[in-house]
Amino acid sequence: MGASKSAHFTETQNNLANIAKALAHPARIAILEHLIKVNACVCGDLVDELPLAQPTVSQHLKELKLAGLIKGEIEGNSICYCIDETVWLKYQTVLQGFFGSYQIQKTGCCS
Amino acid sequence: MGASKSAHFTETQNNLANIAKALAHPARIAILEHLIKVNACVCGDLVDELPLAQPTVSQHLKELKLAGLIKGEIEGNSICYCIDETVWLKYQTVLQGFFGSYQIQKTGCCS
DNA sequence: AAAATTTATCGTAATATTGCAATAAAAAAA
DNA sequence: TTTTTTTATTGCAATATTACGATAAATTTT
Repeated sequence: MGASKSAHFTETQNNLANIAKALAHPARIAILEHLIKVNACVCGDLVDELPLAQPTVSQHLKELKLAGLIKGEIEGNSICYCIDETVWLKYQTVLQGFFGSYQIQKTGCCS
Repeated sequence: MGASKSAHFTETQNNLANIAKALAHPARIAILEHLIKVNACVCGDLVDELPLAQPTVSQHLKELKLAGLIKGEIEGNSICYCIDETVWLKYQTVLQGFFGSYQIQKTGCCS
């Protein structure tokens, strides 16, 4: 077979994995970084900014949109993208919770 | 073609994407959660804990090891795994830095 | 030493992701 | 209206990931 037995895992586990998956490509990190940098949300600029063809950028935008991290708004004949604050903060909290759940142990078996 | 033009992105971008990739599967999240829960690092228990065959678990462990998130230590004829504190804290910091770099704007274009 | 236990690796099949050319869709500009 | 501009979608090829049976490797137990 192959690929994802997501049904066998908890919702929390799938949730975290999906957040990670949205960030698991340098192009998507680059897109988010650029959106953060230019504050006012740009769009076609991303194609110039990235070493990828327009359809590829569009596809990455689609995935980020699907994950909820960004939102787009029609503005003339172009589309303005920006970070979705609410989701961003939510994911930040989820990841902080996960990483914070590990307390350093003095008595681990791996010395 | 298809798949990863990682050479065209910055080291920081690839770094972040790789951290995310290591977390981008519910099984690996489950493994990490279990390692956190049982503190003293278990190993064959993971196969019982997860809805996956032994080779599949072994493969996920390999990826987590490759990412640096966990380390294994031979103990008798079994292997004891646990979180690598140093890397864990480093990744936590990297992710915090990324999520923290976004400052909520009152003047975004997407209202 | 032989059998049992435990984990890793190999080989292979199924599926998912990535990338882009071609093209469609929608709005602005001419 | 026709052309241009901008983004999305389709179709397809290349690659990566996931999963597991079979098997190897290493150690412990008998």
